[in-house]
Amino acid sequence: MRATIRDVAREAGVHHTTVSRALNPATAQLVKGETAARIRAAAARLGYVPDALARGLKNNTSMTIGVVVPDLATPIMGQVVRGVEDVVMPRYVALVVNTDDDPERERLQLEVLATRKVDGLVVASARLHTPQIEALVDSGLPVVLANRRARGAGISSVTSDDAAGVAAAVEHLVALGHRRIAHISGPLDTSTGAARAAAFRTALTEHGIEPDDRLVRTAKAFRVGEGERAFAELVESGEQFTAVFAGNDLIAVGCYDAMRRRGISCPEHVSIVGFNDMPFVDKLWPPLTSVRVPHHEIGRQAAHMLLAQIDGRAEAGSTLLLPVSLQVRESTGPVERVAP
Amino acid sequence: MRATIRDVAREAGVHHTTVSRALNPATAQLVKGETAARIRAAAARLGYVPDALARGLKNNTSMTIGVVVPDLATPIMGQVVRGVEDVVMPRYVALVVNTDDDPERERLQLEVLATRKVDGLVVASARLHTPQIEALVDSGLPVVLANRRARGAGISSVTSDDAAGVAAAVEHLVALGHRRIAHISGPLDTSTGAARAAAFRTALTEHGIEPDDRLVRTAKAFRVGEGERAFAELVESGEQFTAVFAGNDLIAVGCYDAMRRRGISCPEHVSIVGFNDMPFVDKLWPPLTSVRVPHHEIGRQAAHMLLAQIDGRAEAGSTLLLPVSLQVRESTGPVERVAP
DNA sequence: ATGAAAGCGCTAACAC
DNA sequence: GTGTTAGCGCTTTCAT
Repeated sequence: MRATIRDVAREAGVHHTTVSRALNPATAQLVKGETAARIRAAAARLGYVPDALARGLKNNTSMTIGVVVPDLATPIMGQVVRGVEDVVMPRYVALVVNTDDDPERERLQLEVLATRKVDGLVVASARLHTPQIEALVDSGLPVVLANRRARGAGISSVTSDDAAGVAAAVEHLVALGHRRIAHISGPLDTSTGAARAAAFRTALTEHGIEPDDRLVRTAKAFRVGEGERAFAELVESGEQFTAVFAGNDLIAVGCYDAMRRRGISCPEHVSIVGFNDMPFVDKLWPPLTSVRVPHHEIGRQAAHMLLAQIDGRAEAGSTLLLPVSLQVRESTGPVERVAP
Repeated sequence: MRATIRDVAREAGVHHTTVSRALNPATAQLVKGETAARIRAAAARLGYVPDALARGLKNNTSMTIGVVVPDLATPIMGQVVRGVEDVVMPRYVALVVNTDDDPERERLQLEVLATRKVDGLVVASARLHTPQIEALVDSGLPVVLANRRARGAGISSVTSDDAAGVAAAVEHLVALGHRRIAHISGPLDTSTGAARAAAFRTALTEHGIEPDDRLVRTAKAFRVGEGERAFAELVESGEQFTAVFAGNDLIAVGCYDAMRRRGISCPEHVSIVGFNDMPFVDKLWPPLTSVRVPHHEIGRQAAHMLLAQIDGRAEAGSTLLLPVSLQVRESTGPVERVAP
């Protein structure tokens, strides 16, 4: 059995509440230095480790936060979670749960977190409409969305500046002479999917290009397979296009697969731009032009925002957009001029 | 304030211990069906959620397990953790901590987990010699190593069958005519680094090739930069070689970088084999030949083993080796015959 | 400066 | 079948 505060008290010859005072930095000055030293020595001798659960029961806090992600196995999510942990540890530990972007699974996982009485939540799996999360926010639980936003006001979020990223991507393609630019968006019920699709239309318009819905496809998920499927659809529709702006890098990789299968070469026939700049896309062939999103920093900032809410230093409802940067590589090139 | 068991008791007109019995599946049959129904209804009406912390305090369990990884932001670690969570949830939640392969940080993080009274530990960051972990095992805490092993007996582990993977890789290279095969190993204080390096010597010998230490370099970490550095060292040593067996895929990617910089082409001049088959190495140029390791399954099996120990269904000390398979791609090719 | 008493929410052992 | 009692390890009054 591990030592408790009472064991330490016996060892040091004091009352157990004195031990509590001596070992808690916030109340340590109430205890005479000499006594405190004796207590610390006794604690060390017994290998005493405070029990966070018992403390939490008394203080009505678990000193844990929940982190809700679509899938931890995904390359970017590990970075977000790592960013969160870097900030909250060791004061809080993170309980990470996966939703697979499935609302029912999300409901179950949030229930698990409720049972654990988390003191706050970082949610990276939000859909635009999330009654569950909103209910938690209304109940007073500190919540910060990371990497995604929700429609309702009053929910804090930290995301990349998607609109700026899309504008830079489109700008780049237009400068290379592209006019027939297709878009394979992510799911439209995610903020990343919807925001990038909307920004895409806006960016085209600003360059005097009429948005053409026949050049837009929607991936049902941010997955390679969906990118491949959507690209194939575009080709089979018979529409002409010289570039694809993909909703994220996985979709872009799906485009690569579809192109390879059909003997379409990149960027000679079709230029591709991705989004996220996830690890190793610079090592693909061709190296992928992509909008870099600072995922680790998104996690860090979301955690800071959450701590501020927990400590009452900030209200809910702020929105933080982190800057992005276009990484130009070899998957984008000038439009090949067909001989007239 | 959220509802407690006493609120439910008042609402249902029973004693709070009866509520406890009715709501706990293990004791529910002690309660009359009708009463139980009334209690469940009251609980639902009040939105009662049991408090896992309070339950744990009483039962002397936290219903959490610790997962110790080198770095969650790394592509393969997310998969391992995901595998663990898929098995233990929702009974246990996972507390994930990062060590950055730094022993001091590991010590701190283990202390955090001790404070949280985790019921078991999955450790994916083990070094060969890990007194800390051994002490925990000796203290009776269920521990399973995932992806890495330790030297001492008595610690359970789930890893890939590294020796078999190395043998397959060397076999493949020898079949292509390679004799001067270099190896850039991972850190030798990790089991993965050491086991693969040892298996490499063995495999060469079995093919009648005398191991040559001048063709072996050690990366200080499983990182791209270290792979690049070690490859450069090999080239500058002036030793001739036609293939490199890399300690893992990150090191292999480092080789790619070094080769590109020097205008050495793969596989024409030098063939490269990686280890792990992490996501998207099949999309690199050239697509990387690599030994596939089932990381998600390693996490799952480690979790199963841990639960078995926790439940007293198994002793500590088992070793599970999961099968690997060589994925042959385009980074390996026949030795170019120099004109005689 | 330290001790005593009470209680956080829950469950297990024991009555009745 | 249900109520009573006690206590998990800790912190926070309050008293001395």
